[in-house]
Amino acid sequence: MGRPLRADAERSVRAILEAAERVLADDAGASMEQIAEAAGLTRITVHRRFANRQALLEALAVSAKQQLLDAIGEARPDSAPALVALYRVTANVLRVKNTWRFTLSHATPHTSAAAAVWEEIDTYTVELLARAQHEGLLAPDADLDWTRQVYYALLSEALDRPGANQDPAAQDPDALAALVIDTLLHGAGPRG
Amino acid sequence: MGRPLRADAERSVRAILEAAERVLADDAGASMEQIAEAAGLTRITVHRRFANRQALLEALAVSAKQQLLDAIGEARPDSAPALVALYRVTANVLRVKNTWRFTLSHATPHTSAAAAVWEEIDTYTVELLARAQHEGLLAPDADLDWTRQVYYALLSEALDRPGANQDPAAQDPDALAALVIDTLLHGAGPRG
DNA sequence: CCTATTTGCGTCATCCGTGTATCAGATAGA
DNA sequence: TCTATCTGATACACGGATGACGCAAATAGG
Repeated sequence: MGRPLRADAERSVRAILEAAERVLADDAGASMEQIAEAAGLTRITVHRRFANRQALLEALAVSAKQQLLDAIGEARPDSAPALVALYRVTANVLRVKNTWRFTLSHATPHTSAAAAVWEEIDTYTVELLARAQHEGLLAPDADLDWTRQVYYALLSEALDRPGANQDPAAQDPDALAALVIDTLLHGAGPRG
Repeated sequence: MGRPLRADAERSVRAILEAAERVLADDAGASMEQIAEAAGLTRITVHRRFANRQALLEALAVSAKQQLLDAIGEARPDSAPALVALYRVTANVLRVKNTWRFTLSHATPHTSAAAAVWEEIDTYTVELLARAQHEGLLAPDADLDWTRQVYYALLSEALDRPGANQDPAAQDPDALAALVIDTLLHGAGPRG
């Protein structure tokens, strides 16, 4: 679109997005003023970068979802057995999801841009699950759409879990990933 | 508190609560005006029954949670084996949760009254799960708090499931209950 | 160092939702 | 029927959030 932003302006955009995540996580109806303050900027500057509230929300959604995609890519899931891939992806996703709790849990894709990234993530997840099914990790007759839905839900719940630690951010993603996958594959019933 | 409401006023209160559920489900930030209109009333009348927006939200929360408790009670869960009880409770809860989607999913208990009902439901659920554990339905070392969390999440997901039917309200609660419990107990993995 | 860009400040207008008050008409219920 | 109660209409005050304007100071980056 326009010319590239200057380095400091770029930093401002980052600061605004991160501040928005923090502030909105605490109060979904927070004002632009509060977000600006949390970013160490003025409301006017925020307005300069994002025409209106809606634009900010959309940018936030796209940014977070892009980070999710990156985290999935970093796990290099296609170069390992499904179970290993599932572990790595889960741990990475938990990290990102923990950082962008508000944005990723209110992920109503009111925009085509956001919807596109979301679609990509969904598709990829189902492919991974299908591979797991072929390798015998999932029941042959398992409904993959339902499984994906459950998987997403477990990811969210794992982060909201009141752990032994006070600070939820300090929970070990690898341990949580193990919990998520174990529950996804076997539920809470006794092991055969 | 005050004297009992007249019959028509009582009906208005019901209409307002039901309208609020419908309207807020579509837009969580909807105005009192919109809610009033949906209830076939004026904003002024809404204000007469609920001093401010917060009061309406709280009344909504208490009402819905009370219906949940009633639904659980109607299942007479203590007079049957844990598995049967679990089925009956799940089916009943799904019915209520489907009617009060918004209210019950944004169940942030900002009030002591709402928190009390919630606490009661939580306690009861864990007790039921503990009974299931004793009867061998759950693994002996299963974390019941985590299991309850997963159970709640599955209930929500089941209602958001895009079924074969267009109308989600038309989904058979018994079939959904079976799906929820099966997933809770065994996950998506192959059966032993 | 010099210029284009960014940012903060003060100020303004406007819209929207909320909450209140009064009065007249309609209705429930005894 | 008759009275207490409920509802609607109109109007007003208030606060908060939004969005836009020009101007001066600070700063990035060639």
